[in-house]
Amino acid sequence: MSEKWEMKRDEMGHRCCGKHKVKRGLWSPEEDAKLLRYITTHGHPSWRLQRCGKSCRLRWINYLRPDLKRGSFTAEEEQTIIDVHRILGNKWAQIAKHLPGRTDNEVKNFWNSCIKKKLLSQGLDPSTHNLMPSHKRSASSSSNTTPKPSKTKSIMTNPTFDQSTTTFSITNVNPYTSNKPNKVKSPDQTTIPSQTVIPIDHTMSSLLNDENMIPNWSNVDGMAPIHEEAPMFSSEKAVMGVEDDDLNMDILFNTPSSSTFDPDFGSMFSSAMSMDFNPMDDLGWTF
DNA sequence: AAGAGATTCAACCGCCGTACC
DNA sequence: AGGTACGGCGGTTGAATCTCT
Repeated sequence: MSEKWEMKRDEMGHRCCGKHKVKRGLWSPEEDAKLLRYITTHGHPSWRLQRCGKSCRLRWINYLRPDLKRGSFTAEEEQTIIDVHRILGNKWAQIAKHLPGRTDNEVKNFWNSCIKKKLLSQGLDPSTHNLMPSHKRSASSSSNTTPKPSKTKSIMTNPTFDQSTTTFSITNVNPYTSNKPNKVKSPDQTTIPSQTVIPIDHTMSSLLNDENMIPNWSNVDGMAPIHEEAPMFSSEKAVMGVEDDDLNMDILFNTPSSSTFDPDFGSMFSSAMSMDFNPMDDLGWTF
């Protein structure tokens, strides 16, 4: 980083939110609820708690989006990650597009914490997927790097939507005392998630019919009028042109039908790997 | 039981590309 | 054309938690 940049940063604070006094660090359930409510109502974040737009976006994409799958990665997902990574390298966002409900951050973390070590233990170079020279293999295999199964991930479950009470339950929303998932030990010591139940308006579905569940992020950083304390009611929805007929919770909370995920992606790549070709050309991917 | 070390993963950092003025 | 703001992405950090001794 340049000295000039360091000076500029010191002068302005965080680059993306230097103009505003922004809160940083862990998100509280209250902040999550406010963000959700604001997005639900307005379709974009405006943050009274002085969170920068970038932080709001990240929180939404990585944690609050209702289409997130959560839970442990399956063997199929793991294989898909390995196969796509072999082609694309550390293109986490592109890899994540082949795993519905998974975020790039999640994929990246899973790679770094589990897959990478697994490949190393098998004597494979994680960056090239090729067999490593024997001296490196012995070094890595002797270090007992076999990954342990994730314990915390397995407790996460899909968000659920109770249409009767119009509440959106985000399982595993973390308490602000921790950046870890809420984890509560049951009497038998199995880890169970706690929940933050956030009231949510049906308007969300109209906001999220985009295949990636990404709301409009314009007008961030708290520059818009602040309305987060005002839940939207039916009459207001009507003003916005949002009718109950627009609501389709199947679309909202199930795997996006528009996903380009190919369930047989792994096997396709496994066989394709032995060929010398430009996979991007031959497969005609649309990233 | 307690301390040390390892692991996990949410959040932040830094940079780049693009849109807009 | 140049400046600014923002979205997006990969890399990194660090606190919470787990496992081992």
